[in-house]
Amino acid sequence: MTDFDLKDFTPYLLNLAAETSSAGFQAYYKDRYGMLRTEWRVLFHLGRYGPLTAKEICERARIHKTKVSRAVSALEDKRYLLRREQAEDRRLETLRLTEAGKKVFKDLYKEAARFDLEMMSDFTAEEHAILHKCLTKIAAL
Amino acid sequence: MTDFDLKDFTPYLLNLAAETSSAGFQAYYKDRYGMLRTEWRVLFHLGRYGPLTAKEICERARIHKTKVSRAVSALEDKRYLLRREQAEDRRLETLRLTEAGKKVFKDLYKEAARFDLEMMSDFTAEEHAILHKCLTKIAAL
DNA sequence: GGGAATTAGTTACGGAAGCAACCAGAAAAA
DNA sequence: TTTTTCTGGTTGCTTCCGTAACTAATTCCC
Repeated sequence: MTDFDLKDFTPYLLNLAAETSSAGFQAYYKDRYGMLRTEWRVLFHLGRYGPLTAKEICERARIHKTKVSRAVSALEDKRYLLRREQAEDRRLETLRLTEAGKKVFKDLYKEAARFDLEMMSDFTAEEHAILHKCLTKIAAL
Repeated sequence: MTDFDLKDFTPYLLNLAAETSSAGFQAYYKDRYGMLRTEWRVLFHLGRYGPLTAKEICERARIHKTKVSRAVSALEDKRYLLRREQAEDRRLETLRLTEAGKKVFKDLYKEAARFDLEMMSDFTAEEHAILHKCLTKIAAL
């Protein structure tokens, strides 16, 4: 019963790979814009899919509402987004990026694409496809 | 420039997959033994590779020394391991599992193997091999 | 219409992580 | 020897995350 090693344990490997792969990009948005991971994700969703409510971001991004709430406040403090209360339901706030926010999004978006390309350059197209397929299935997307 | 989506961003996917895949097993050792992730990893290393110093665990497991230090204390409180100061260098402590610790290790070890098997049953052998190869490379092991 | 139950979002609190400062012991240098 | 540097390990501080409780607005249902 000693044939199974930690490096054969998929969740462990996934965590290690996730940490390693995130580190580089994380440093980029942290150093450059003082942003946290959740902030980057929220910014991405708004930049990529247009104005959304916090609720919608929660669902799409699968982030807990308290984290989103804090990220939204932080992005607001940085003047990267604006809130606008909806007239028909005053519990809802539409969130939209400011010009400054859009600029940051564009930079990070480009960098993310570049980063991903660079990272995947070690693999063949087939490996890349299988990797993504497996990850998507595991993440149950 | 809108062809790149969050779900195409490998670090994002990796994080999602890592979180999802860890959740099930994490619940197991948390509910059953009140352990944290770092504690489980330290326990695993000691159970799988025999007595080690904290330093060695840091290197092998790639965990920061403060985390290891706290995990070791926690495992000691639970009576899962013992420290023994080395005579030739009194800064070093050899850590070894108690009988209770070994029992917990065996249970978790078996459960991890089972969990992994179950999780991978969705994939073909080839996919499994490629997935692990890619993850190992990304994690730069 | 007027409660009761829901829902969007915030806040408060306790635990966990990272960083830096720290302590003791050992090795290196003077 | 003694003083400086380095190393293994711990602790303090601050930030971050998750759970649960809360507020305000809306809908359900009588």
